[in-house]
Amino acid sequence: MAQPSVSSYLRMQEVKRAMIEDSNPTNRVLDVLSFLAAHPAETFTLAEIARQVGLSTGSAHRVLTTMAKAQFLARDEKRRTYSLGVAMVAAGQAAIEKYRGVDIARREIAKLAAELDVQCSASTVTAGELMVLVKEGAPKSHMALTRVGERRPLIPPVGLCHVAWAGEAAIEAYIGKVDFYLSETVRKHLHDTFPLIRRRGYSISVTGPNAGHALQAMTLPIGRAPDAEYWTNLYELIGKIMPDEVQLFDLAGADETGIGHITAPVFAPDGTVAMQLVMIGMARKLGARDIEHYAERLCATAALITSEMHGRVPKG
Amino acid sequence: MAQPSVSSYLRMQEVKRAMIEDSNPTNRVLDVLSFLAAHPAETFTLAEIARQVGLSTGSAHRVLTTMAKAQFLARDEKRRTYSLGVAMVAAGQAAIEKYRGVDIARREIAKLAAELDVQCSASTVTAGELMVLVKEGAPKSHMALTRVGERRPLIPPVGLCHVAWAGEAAIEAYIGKVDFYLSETVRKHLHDTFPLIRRRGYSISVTGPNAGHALQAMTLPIGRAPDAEYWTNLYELIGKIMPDEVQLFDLAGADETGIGHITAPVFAPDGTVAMQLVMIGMARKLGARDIEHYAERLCATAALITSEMHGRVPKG
DNA sequence: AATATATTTTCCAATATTGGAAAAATAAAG
DNA sequence: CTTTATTTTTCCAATATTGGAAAATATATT
Repeated sequence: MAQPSVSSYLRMQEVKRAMIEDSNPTNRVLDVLSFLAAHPAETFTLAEIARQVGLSTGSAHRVLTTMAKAQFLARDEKRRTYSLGVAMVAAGQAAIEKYRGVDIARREIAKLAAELDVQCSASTVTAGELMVLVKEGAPKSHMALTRVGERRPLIPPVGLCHVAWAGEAAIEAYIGKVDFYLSETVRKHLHDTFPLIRRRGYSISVTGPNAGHALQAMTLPIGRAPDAEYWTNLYELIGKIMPDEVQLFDLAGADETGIGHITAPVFAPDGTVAMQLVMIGMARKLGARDIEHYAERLCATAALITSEMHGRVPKG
Repeated sequence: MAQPSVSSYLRMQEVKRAMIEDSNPTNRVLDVLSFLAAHPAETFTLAEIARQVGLSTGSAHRVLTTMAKAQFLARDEKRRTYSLGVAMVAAGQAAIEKYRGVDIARREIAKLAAELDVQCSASTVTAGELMVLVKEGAPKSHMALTRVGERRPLIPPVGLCHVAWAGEAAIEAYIGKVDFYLSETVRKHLHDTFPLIRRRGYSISVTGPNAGHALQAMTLPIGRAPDAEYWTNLYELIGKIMPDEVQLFDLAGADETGIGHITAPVFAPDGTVAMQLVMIGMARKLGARDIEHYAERLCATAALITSEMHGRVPKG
């Protein structure tokens, strides 16, 4: 401690070491793309994007003009607003070549959403994270909890269908992430959830403020890893979730609360869950028969996509 | 010249002014995305991408790991390669919401490409540039001149269908860009081309080395504006193009050379050309009837897409 | 029309990023 | 198993980028 210069040198090294794996300018670009992808219907001014993404107006100016010049963003000269550009369409189309199932899913859930007047989305799991790939259907009220491109950690109560067919070890690991924060009742409920999902072929939950809050707190930031506060806050909210918000066992018991979402699995050729279809925005006050009807339609769509992807439902 | 410090200051200012509108770190990210989008079927190592995009390995390392961490790139840990990731799929799907015609076009040209065993692509014009949005169909031989996401300036002989219905002023401006470099014969041929395209409803050309070379020299770089050499070289190559490489007037005269491409317009609701469909890779040694058959099929697909987009063919 | 409000663009010192080289880690060949 | 050839990762001085404030421009309001 007698040599401040050495101390400060070490501190700098430490800081550098912490950032060495991340390129901030790169994350800025990805942040902008992610933000605009999450709000595809809207257009934004430079100042709005700068605020939302956490850039200074100066930096945002250069980043956005550069992206617009390359056609990755479209600029409306009259309104001075930005939105996703044609180069993103091109790059996205190219990416789809690698993820063939996605456009099949998009086509089918668009049909379903239009037909039943609900909102449908599809998500996948990569690197232990759940990402929303597609969303179709007019948004009702304030149910826009999921945005395209958003990522969430794969922990209860999200991604149940991704886990349900992944084997006992994966299920235990999944529960284990929040085990400590759950009441005995919910823990038991969660354990019983997976056999039920496999038997039914879909997952279902009721609406509730607790699950809603947890979902909102779950969105992962692009560049930086979530900090300790993120996890503390999240675990606390997850601890408050009610059993029915995780999984609705008795379909007749939803009269009052209303259905939060129904999700169904799309299987890949290797029998793993490739995508999870999510349906939200159903009418309230549904009877058990009505609910089953929605679920059956979602499962039928999931089965169709599975089939078109040459997917295979695992035995068991 | 007596004050070097002032001189160097001014020079710096000048340099800064020239770059003030462009963010290099941003362009790096877009370059990587564009490169990978242009080769959607392949995967690349860090070193390969660094070479192709012109980055130092050090920078490439940070950029690529950052992009991979955000799921914009997918990393194959075993082979240590990168390709487009799921976040790009998500962002692309979001972008499509703004450009509804594109996925309709994709679906239809995929059908057409499979059915006729040819390669089809769709391009659009933004900010005076032509961009390839979609490409479908197995590549034959070395006809992979167009890559998804690639941009070309809208000058003869590319984008004829985009211009043919844009009015006399646009046509004159279009021809004017290369007017000086054309022989009298080709200039006349080019002027006669547009009424013919409108009458036929499509554009058609024969294969030829001159047009091929010009096309290859045309690809625009992402970040930097093309330099003087780019234009000099390009104009020289365009000057060498033969009339039939621009437009084939007599369909019976293609026996020997073979058809280069056929293109047809997709119209937007406002009657402008929204996209240009391009068909390449047809069998060689075709008679006039065979050629017409291909053209009719392409035009039928273009008409279908126009219809699904609620587009309208302009009167005239 | 004039004022107020908001947004875009420019500028420069402070600072984070880059390129290049060298080290570590792999993969391939002997 | 050892050596050779690549590729990936780390490091630091050189340098290009950033944030913040202020100027210019546009939009809304009185």
